[in-house]
Amino acid sequence: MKKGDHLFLVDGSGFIFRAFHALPPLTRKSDGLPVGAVSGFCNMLWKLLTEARDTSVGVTPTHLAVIFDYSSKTFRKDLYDAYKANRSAPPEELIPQFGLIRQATRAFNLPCIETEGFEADDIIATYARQAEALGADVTIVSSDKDLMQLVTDNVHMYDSMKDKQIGIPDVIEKWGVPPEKMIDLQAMTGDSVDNVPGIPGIGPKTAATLLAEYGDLDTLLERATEIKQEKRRQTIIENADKARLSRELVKLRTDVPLELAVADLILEAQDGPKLIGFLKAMQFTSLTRRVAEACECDAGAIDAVDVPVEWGANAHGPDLDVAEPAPVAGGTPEVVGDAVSVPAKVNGSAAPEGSFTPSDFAKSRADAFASLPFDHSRYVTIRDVATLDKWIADARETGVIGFDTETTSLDAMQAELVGFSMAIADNAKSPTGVNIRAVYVPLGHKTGVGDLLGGGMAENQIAMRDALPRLKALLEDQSVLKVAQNLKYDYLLMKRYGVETKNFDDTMLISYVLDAGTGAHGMDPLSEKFLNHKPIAYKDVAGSGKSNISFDLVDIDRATHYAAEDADVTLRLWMVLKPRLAAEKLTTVYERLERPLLPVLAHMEERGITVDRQILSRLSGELAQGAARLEDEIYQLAGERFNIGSPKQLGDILFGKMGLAGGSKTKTGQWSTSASVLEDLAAAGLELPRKIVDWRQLTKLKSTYTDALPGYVHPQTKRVHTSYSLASTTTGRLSSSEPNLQNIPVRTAEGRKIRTAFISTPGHKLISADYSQIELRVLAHVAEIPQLTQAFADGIDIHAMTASEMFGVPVEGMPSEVRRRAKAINFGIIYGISAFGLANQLSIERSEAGDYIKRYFERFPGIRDYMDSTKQQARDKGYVETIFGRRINYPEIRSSNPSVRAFNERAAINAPIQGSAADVIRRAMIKMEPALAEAGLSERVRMLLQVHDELIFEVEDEDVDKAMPIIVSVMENATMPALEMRVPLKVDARAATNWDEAH
DNA sequence: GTCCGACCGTA
DNA sequence: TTACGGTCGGACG
Repeated sequence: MKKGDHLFLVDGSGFIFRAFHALPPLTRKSDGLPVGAVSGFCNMLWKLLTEARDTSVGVTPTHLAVIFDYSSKTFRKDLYDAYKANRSAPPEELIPQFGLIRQATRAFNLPCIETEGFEADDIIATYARQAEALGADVTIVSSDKDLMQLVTDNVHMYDSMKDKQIGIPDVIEKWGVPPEKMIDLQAMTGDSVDNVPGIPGIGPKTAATLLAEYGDLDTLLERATEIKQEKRRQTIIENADKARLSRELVKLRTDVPLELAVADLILEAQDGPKLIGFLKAMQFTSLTRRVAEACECDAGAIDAVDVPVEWGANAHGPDLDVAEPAPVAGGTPEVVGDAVSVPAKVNGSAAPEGSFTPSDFAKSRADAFASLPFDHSRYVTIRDVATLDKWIADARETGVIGFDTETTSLDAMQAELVGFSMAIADNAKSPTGVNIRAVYVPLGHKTGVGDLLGGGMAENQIAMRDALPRLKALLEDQSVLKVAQNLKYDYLLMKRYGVETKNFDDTMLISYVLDAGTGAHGMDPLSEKFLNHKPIAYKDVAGSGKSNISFDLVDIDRATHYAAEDADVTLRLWMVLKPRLAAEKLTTVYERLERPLLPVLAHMEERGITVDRQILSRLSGELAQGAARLEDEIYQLAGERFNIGSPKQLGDILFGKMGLAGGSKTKTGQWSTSASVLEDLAAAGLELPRKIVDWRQLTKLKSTYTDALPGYVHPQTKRVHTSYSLASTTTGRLSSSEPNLQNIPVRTAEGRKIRTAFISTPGHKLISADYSQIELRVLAHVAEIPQLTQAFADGIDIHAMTASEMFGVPVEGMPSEVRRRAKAINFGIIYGISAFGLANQLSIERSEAGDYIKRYFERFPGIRDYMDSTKQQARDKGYVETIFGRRINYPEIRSSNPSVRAFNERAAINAPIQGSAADVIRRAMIKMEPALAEAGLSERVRMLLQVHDELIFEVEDEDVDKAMPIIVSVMENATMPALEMRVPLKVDARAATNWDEAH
């Protein structure tokens, strides 16, 4: 090494943390391995190596080394036991990345330096002084103030994030003292992050003033008695020893024994294939491309190398010795092929000052975005391909976009694409660390006025045939994370355009995982809640009601404001919400139960199911006839014509005009005419109430099912495509709408006829597979009830067993009424039983119902324990959990209103049971398509519907025998390997040409 | 046109 | 006694 050489010393540990903070949190490889910091590190390093000449450094290095901390056990710990004592463990997802980053450094063909017992800063100091002595120039790539003491005329620092060189004047400007006095300054001010004590009450300003006056720390301490301010004089005298200790702690050593001599840190040429092999293994597609271009390699010809990953305590990064393993909540750790993660409790303890925890990060994000204004004037409309390409390139560069589509319909199966918007977050120098910009790309807007053909295309739009391939490439690019709100809609829409979106997040689903039970998860409420911003309402753009226009007729400028804002809001919500998943230990729920279900449901919706319109039409006629006959008879009995469908009019007839007794009132004071009231009257021998009940049944079936379903048959596919909502129940169940296929009648013979209209296509069968008693099995599992567990293990009738336990009646020859009561009690337990509710259900006295409950708890004390502890948890923490760690919040559980409180308690008891069952079938659904594919049955066995504990498939005739055992096995083993239940799950499956016979 | 309550279909 | 969505009537504007 000689004069004219230039040594770059990269502060690797500092780089890691900067990369981690600067990038979107939780960037992961497709197998779940977090690689965000690795990605940031590689990008920064590549930039440094290729662009050093163009940056403010202005030179190209001849020598370069990347320096890391070895561990936190250094000589400083011997000097001062509390050194860095209040630093917390690094974020969980950073742990496996420490090792990867060292491997990355070697892949870049760079020396990777660390020495036991010393910090990176000491190694840097030693090399810097050695190089300086040999006449070389030094650039320390870091912005850490601890390194500023090293700055001289020949040694500079370089802040790569801000592209700013730091020399002697910069240190003076920032700290008020020249670099050589930085040690004394830091000794006085201390450092809360590293737990360097310093002198209490002395900050950088005071320290600089004192140093200017007294020259250095020793002189100051000698002449401390001269200080005029009494308080300051006293603390300095009292803390003189602390200051001297602190000086030893902050002073960097320049005598670290080094394996590699400074002259050997020669910057070698890049080994292109070696680097590309590593980058490919990390799935950094855009950097791979840039590196391949730069070294003229064919990236396609190079295989990804095997990269060993150290996941847990074996990975050594700074301060791992203080890392505690995360506590396990319930169940065993989730292990599905790759990563190990653990559903765990929130770490409620306050983070020490200056440390960086996932919670701190989430909180800082929340604070930053709560008041970041929206500037609509910055939204841009893209009207040419070149600009679109530029934005897509930027998206690849930043790796994450907010995304939204604009269409002609709320129904994703019918909607046509009108345009799309995207938002990009640049890591700009804004207070939030990000700068978000957004665009709208109109594709199918029409002119409102219209020519003879009824409205032509608006001008200056990119042609669909040009835009679609680009959009497809972007949405299918694994290296770009697409963030959307309610992505299932956009996913399904785009799938119909031949695009299968990959690598995505859904802010609605993240909110649902984090805050189920605390409100809606739509974009507008989330925006108001987290961004303090009310987005432009759809109806303000497209109108509402009769004056509503289709989005393709909306003026493009107005559309840009609306659409770009949606992408902007979505990306901001992601910035706020995504870090909370890690902070609140809900990443596993989101990644295993929520996000992967989205494409599964989209595929089910896209497939739809055939309904036979002729059957429905025939049924409709029969129902109309039956209802008409009953109407005549009802008018006869009532002595007048009235609207039977009006509970108000009916109540007046029954309890007013006819003066019947036994009526009850609804909460609004109206006479109740519910089925149970009418049944009671019918049981007393009255004809009219019976006929009304029958009439209601027929008209219900007709209006809700036989008349409504044909309207949902898709004009092209000729099938019915329901829409599943992933985020509208509190417990984790799905809901189905337009049409709701989760409430197709089954209990009565009349109702079941509707199921015969749900048919398989010719050459196929429908298979219905349903869990037997899944909620009671979950209850037996969570409450650990020996009798229930045994009964399920033995496969005996659970309600009969309950009755036998409670009433001492043998199962053999048990009267059906006894079993019926036990069954009602079992359901009552699941629903968070009350004597009032059970009495209502069984039409018995409340005291008798109370006796039943008492007896039940005597026979099954574990159930009462479970119910009590669940209520207690809900009260203490405000939420309860399912067996897979899904959290359901009950913010009103401590209401002062007793009926509100009681309601919340019952719901809190029910939620873990209903929600765990929902988690189980979700897992089955997620595993189903891969399991069928493995058996060679892809698209030959197609999952169509889910009805809470039942899955319906459409299967080619010859595959039925092969498919059935696979379906049953996936469902029965759905909890494995994450969790083995104490009771077996049982699934019944049947095949037939219609849903009624298959069920 | 829009909202809400009553009612009833499912698990 | 839990969790949903759809239809209707009726009141509001």
